[in-house]
Amino acid sequence: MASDALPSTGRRRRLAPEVRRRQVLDAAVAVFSEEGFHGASMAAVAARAGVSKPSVYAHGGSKEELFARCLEREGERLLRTVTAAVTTVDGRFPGGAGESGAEARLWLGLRAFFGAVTTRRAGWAVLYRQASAGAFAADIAAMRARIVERVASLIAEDLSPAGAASVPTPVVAPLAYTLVGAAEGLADWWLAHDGALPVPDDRPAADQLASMVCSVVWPGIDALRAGRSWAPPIAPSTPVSPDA
Amino acid sequence: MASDALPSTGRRRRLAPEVRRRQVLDAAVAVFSEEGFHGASMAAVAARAGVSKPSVYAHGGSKEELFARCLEREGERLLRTVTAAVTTVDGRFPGGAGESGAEARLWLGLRAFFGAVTTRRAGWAVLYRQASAGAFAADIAAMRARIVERVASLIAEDLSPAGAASVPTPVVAPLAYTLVGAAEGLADWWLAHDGALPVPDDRPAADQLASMVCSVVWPGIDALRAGRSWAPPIAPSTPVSPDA
Amino acid sequence: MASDALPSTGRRRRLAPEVRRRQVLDAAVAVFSEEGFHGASMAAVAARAGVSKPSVYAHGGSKEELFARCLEREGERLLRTVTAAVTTVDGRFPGGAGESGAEARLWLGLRAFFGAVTTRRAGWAVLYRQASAGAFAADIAAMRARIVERVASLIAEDLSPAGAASVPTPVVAPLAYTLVGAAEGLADWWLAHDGALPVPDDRPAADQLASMVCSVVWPGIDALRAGRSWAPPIAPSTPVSPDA
Amino acid sequence: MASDALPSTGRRRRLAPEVRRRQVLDAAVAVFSEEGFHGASMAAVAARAGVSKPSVYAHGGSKEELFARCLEREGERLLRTVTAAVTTVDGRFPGGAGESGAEARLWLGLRAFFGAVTTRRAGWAVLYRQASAGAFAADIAAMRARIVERVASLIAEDLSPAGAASVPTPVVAPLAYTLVGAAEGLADWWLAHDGALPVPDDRPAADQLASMVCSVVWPGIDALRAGRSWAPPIAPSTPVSPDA
DNA sequence: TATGAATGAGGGTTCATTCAT
DNA sequence: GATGAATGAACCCTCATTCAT
Repeated sequence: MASDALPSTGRRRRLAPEVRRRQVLDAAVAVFSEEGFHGASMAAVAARAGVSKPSVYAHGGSKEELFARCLEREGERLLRTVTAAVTTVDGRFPGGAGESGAEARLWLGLRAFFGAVTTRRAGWAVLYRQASAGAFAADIAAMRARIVERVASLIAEDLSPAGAASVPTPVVAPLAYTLVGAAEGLADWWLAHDGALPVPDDRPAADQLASMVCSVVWPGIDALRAGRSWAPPIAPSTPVSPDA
Repeated sequence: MASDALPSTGRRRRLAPEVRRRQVLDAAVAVFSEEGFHGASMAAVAARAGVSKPSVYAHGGSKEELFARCLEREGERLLRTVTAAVTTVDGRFPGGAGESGAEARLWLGLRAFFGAVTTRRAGWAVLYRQASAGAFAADIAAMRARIVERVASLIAEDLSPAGAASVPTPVVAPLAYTLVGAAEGLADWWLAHDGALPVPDDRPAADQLASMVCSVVWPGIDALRAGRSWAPPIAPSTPVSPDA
Repeated sequence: MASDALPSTGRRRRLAPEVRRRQVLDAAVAVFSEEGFHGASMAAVAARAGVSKPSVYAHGGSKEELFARCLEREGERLLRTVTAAVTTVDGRFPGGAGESGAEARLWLGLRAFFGAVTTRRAGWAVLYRQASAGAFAADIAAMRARIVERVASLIAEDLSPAGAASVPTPVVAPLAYTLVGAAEGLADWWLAHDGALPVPDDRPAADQLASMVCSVVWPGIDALRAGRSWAPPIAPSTPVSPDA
Repeated sequence: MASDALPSTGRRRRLAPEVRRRQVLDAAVAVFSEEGFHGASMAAVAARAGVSKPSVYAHGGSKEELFARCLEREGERLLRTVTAAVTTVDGRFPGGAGESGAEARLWLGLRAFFGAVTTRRAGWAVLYRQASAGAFAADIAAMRARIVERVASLIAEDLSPAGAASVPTPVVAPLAYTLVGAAEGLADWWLAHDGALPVPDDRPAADQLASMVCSVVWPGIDALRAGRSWAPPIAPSTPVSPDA
């Protein structure tokens, strides 16, 4: 038919499959992040991508596959971003052995995290602000685990020579979760306030947010690394009661 | 198989309205927390409550009303719990004027928070692990804001006599979000690991988790109160880049 | 228990069964006439009657039975009204044999019909403005048939001595339908215009409406009785075509 | 039973949108006319149209929209039919100035009305035999008003030169309702009797029915046009009483 | 007896998914 | 390959009806 020669067809231009695939995935990330998995409709994804519904299926698979691909891509992207930030050009972490390497890595990692969140809000939301929707609880947990694991390596110093001060091993994992939660909480605040900053200055938002988290958590982490423990200032007179 | 003969399993048992209402609400919290607002079906709520679908409507109203009631009840419950824990019998915060009151309140509040979360996981999830489902974004944000506000008052020391050290006002809100996020992150870890503790000891789980968060955040908060600021250990050589 | 002696119960007063039954039936007529059979709900009937739903069932039977009773009662009432109006006290129609009896009967009957419609709007609506709802088509048709039959006897003069002028027998039935339709059409207009009258005068509305129908139809009926036929003034050049 | 093998019964046959739309609308008119708005179910419409429920929504919109479309289409169709019948090829009403134009128009219009009703029973029923279902009372009234208005122009002679005899203006509207009601009543009778005619002859049914209505109403209308009024033959001895 | 409470059945509507063009 | 059209399955919600008090 040599349809390429027909200028009057007016149909949608044939695009390379990868381009279409990326269009669909981008639209899916946007829609899923706004409406949630159950709240999003394939029709909305198609409309956002500017293609027909069958095209969404052709390029993205079923709704569940599509969501899984969104998780995968955005998670990998975030992971790559943070990893790259804390890795110097020679493939090693910054901060020589034993010295303030953990602090530098924390700072660089948080900076990258907030950089990603502030510029790719949807990608972050699709990962973390979903109801741990039934079938995806495992996928989401796995992706979170990978990120947390990376964070753990930022603070555990287990890549440095033995003898350096370090957080006790069994505490690393919960500490990493705490840390990631703190960063998420601040990101939530930032997004909910549409990008206002507490103390306006001329640094990028990501820098200021990262500084804030470091302010809160670094002294504590440093103390833990030094073996200094924290004890309750007062003894509770009553046991914990769940309800009031 | 003889259970059919039990008189207590008879259908159409007539219960006091408050009892049924609580059954329905409990079931709704459970289902919403597991599936999210859009993912949950009224049929699932009915099945979980052991009643028919029309009963769910009779006692819980429409799906949106039911969800709003869940938010309301669980939010108020959590708030009451934390507030009660932080308030002494004479109605005042612990820790005399200007002294380590903030530390004590932080400790007591976190203890109560973890106590509530560890015993009422669903209630917490329904509040925080929802896709901010369209029309409920405002409700959820409002409830979160109330909780954060309460947390802010734990650290802001604005109830103590003038002259006491205090966190700068504009930082209080984002700091509270960071703090709540940290606690949520650790709760996530704890729930995901089915209640294992990093360093088993004989204290209740809530005590140990609260201690851990305090270890991480109290030194930083204390430094902020004292006006000591944190500065990046290294200057970033490259601007923040969103993608890798 | 001698509950009659308890003044504090505050329950609804026990009423005689017939009174309750009439309450329910009145409410049902009102609701059915406003909403139609399918549109009406038993709850609405109960609320209108000021009783509980089970009471409606106790006194009115199922929804279909209740509707049938409404049809029955209102139809009989309308029939009695019209019949009584055209029957003199000695049980005979007015107007001596052969003379203008038909005209008088028509006038009196229409007067009574409009009297009923204008004072008992609901009762008329429940009979005539229902979708001939599936199962009730037969019932409604039967009641209409009874009324039309009565109207037919008003004009057919078949109660008068032989020899009197009369409408040809096979035409009586369709003529009666035409007549009833005309009266219904005018009643519709009157109800839709909330009781406005074309030419306000001091007669009751029913009198004026009845006069109007008589103006339109009596000359024609009288001509039919006299054997004068009507012929089309022009021959149609084209056969009847259903659609344009 | 061999019909399963017919290729034309294949499911999912794809049809032109207009064809499907007409199928759905035809089915809707049929079902609505039989069951009324509230009594009809979208499933019944779908089954009648031989399509699935979603197809009904795709081509007919919501139930209310679908009903409104039925009203619109059938009303317009009836209106066009009657209008076309009464309008000569040169765009003017038949019957020269001042002469018996009204009579001719009445005859032609009624002929067309009965032609339409006798060939499209459902279309007529959906317009007139509905409980004025809540939200549609206005739509139905509007459509009826348009038809009545057209009928009024048939008799009001207001298109003829001044000086011609004419019915007094305020009486035109109620007179038109009366007339439409009379025609409806006769159509009801004809439909209820499955097309039997009172005096079988070789004219089409529509002609005979129209003749009958003209026989009944034309003399009266003509008298009204001539200013001759009708007076009750007897004075009522008792006021109108609503109930017997 | 009269009623609040409970439910089976069904209706309107939308959605993920798939043919047929 | 891309799409309009079609549908089975489900979901939210209401209603007629009936127990149990």
